[in-house]
Amino acid sequence: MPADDRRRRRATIHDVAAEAGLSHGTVSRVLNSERYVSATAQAAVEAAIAKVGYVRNTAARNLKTQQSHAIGLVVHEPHSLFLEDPNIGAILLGTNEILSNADYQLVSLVIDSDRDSARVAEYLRGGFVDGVIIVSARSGDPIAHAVASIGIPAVFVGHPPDISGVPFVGIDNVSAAASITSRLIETGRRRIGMIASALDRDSGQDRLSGFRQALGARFDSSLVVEFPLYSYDSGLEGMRELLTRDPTIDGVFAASDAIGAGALDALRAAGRSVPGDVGVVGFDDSAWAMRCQPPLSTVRQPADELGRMAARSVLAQLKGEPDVPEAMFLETSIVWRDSA
Amino acid sequence: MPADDRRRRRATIHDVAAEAGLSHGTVSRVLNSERYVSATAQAAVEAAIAKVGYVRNTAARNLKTQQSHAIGLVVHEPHSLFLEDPNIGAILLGTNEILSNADYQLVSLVIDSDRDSARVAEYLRGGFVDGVIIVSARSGDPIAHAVASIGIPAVFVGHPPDISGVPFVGIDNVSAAASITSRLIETGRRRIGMIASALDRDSGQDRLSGFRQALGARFDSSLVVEFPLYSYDSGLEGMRELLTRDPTIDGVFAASDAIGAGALDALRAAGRSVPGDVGVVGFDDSAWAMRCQPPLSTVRQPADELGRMAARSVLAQLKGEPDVPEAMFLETSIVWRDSA
DNA sequence: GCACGATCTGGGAACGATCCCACACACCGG
DNA sequence: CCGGTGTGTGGGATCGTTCCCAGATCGTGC
Repeated sequence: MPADDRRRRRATIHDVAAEAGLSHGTVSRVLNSERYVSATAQAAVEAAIAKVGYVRNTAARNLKTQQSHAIGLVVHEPHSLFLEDPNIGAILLGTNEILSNADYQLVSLVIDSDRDSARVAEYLRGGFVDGVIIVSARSGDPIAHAVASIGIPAVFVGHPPDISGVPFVGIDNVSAAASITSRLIETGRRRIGMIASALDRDSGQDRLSGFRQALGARFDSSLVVEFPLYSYDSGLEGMRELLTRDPTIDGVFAASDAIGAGALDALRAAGRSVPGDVGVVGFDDSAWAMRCQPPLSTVRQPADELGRMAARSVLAQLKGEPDVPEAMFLETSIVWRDSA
Repeated sequence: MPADDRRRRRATIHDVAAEAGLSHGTVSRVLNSERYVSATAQAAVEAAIAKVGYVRNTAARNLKTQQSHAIGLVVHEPHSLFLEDPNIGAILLGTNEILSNADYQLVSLVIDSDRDSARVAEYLRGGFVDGVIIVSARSGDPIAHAVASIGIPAVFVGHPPDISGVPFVGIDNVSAAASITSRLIETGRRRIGMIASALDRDSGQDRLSGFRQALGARFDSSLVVEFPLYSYDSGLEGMRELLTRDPTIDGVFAASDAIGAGALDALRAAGRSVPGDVGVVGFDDSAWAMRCQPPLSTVRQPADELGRMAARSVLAQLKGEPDVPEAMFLETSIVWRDSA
């Protein structure tokens, strides 16, 4: 397997110019579709490009223009959740769609440890990317602070509680949580608990707030358990805990579908029927929700559209558009299935 | 949100040289840890770098060295499966781990349509990446052929049936499939069917071959149904079809866990018990397998290690190492749960 | 004391684009 | 016929590195 001279010298703008019988300046003008190019020159250059098989050298372009034409997507999530969280994939695809249409390359950066965190901060500072989109930052997140201090165009997907001045896109977690909790109330549940999670992020905090708000005076803090991760295991353990705290519990709001799935399995193991004995609702409308037994009622959030919005916002900042909104909220809806 | 002069001029190698009282040539030598640099010069340069906050300009470096220091990861998969396939995420993380240690940037490219396919081929040809890793290519895949013809260092994860001369990493799907099928035979199943899928890839073909091989003379082609996608829906529909073809069916090999999950739900809907009436086995050991009712017995494949191996192979090719093996197989194991 | 190699350093020439200035020409109105 | 404006084109300077060549210095062996 020789890695030697397989790739021969690539054609440059000068080769194109020579082929077309024009100067490299004119070729550059055609490439960047600037004004003041005659139709004949345009045609000649295009023919020459096709003939010599020219493709633009990005490194040279980037060097001269002092841009990278790349946007970073920073995902701060343990590996295990990165693999399972369906929202992240959808955000990634949505972002990629917008950016590639705008001729920007998406570069994904996964942070799984503090070491990664420092390396990524360095990377962002190094001019490798023209802008950055940050997914699932927590409060006190070093990356979030680094970004805010570098002054690079940035957007958060979800809003870290302790940063301001950086635009973000998100959903209204408070009202979404309140509205799905109401469902439990309306269907006659009396003892309603919550398995909360990720309280170091806005999503976690806000879902708890919404839950509390919907219950009003009936809110009972002893029926709330908290876990760091939006995971199946949190749901399993959380539900067990809630059952011991109050065996008469008849409604549960799980802060994510994964948690909901865990709760469902814990309830089954404890011999409770759903929705007969206990009503359960989740959050995300991920693949989990549909596959549970019984299928989970949940909040659907438009993750792909969040990704698109974030991408559009960075591009707008890059173009220097004057009024890039700092807060952008997208609508959620509720999907009713069988679990409540 | 002004995008104006927030990022002031970055320090260059010349600024460092001036600060250290040395020439830019010497600074470059330190940066690339070449020979013939005195200890004092080394120290002076390092101090100067820290003082002026220098970070290397990659565009300039890439321009001069004619490299991009980036590796492409091409995933050829419909969006829906990209989100759900746990192997892809694990491959991505494994790859990223090795590459970032070697100071290479991973660039993910998702192909969801023929249009994408052409654009990505163009991208690879454009010198944006020094090498490429291709996941889940099918036979007749234009990207696979493009890569083979460009002559760029490349590795396949899984082997497209109609390409040769390009290294690949993979698992032995034939023997893994044979061995899990044997389990069904050993536990006394008599009428064993398969829901096959993705026959345009080596994984799909080989799992079918392994199944056939394990059954030997008892193989009955009427008990094999085929679907293009490794999806839950394929499992649902496939199981229904198998039940109509032969209601006495008592064993099923699903070509993936997602298919297995679908099959399980179809069996439940048809009133069959698992593993009582029918034994079911899957492939992948994904999150699906654990969450099914009952949990699925399945083949575990080391997806993260596949990603690492692929990355190592591209790096080896890049370094011009002489004997990069063309075929690399990793061991699989079988996880016994309750479904068979 | 001198030739010679090894070590270290300085500085110029690329790499391949973009950007800008200078110039050529056409057209128009007064 | 002349100045001015709008088009179109050529070619030089430049971005920040790496690479290479030339030269300086220092030992070391004869």
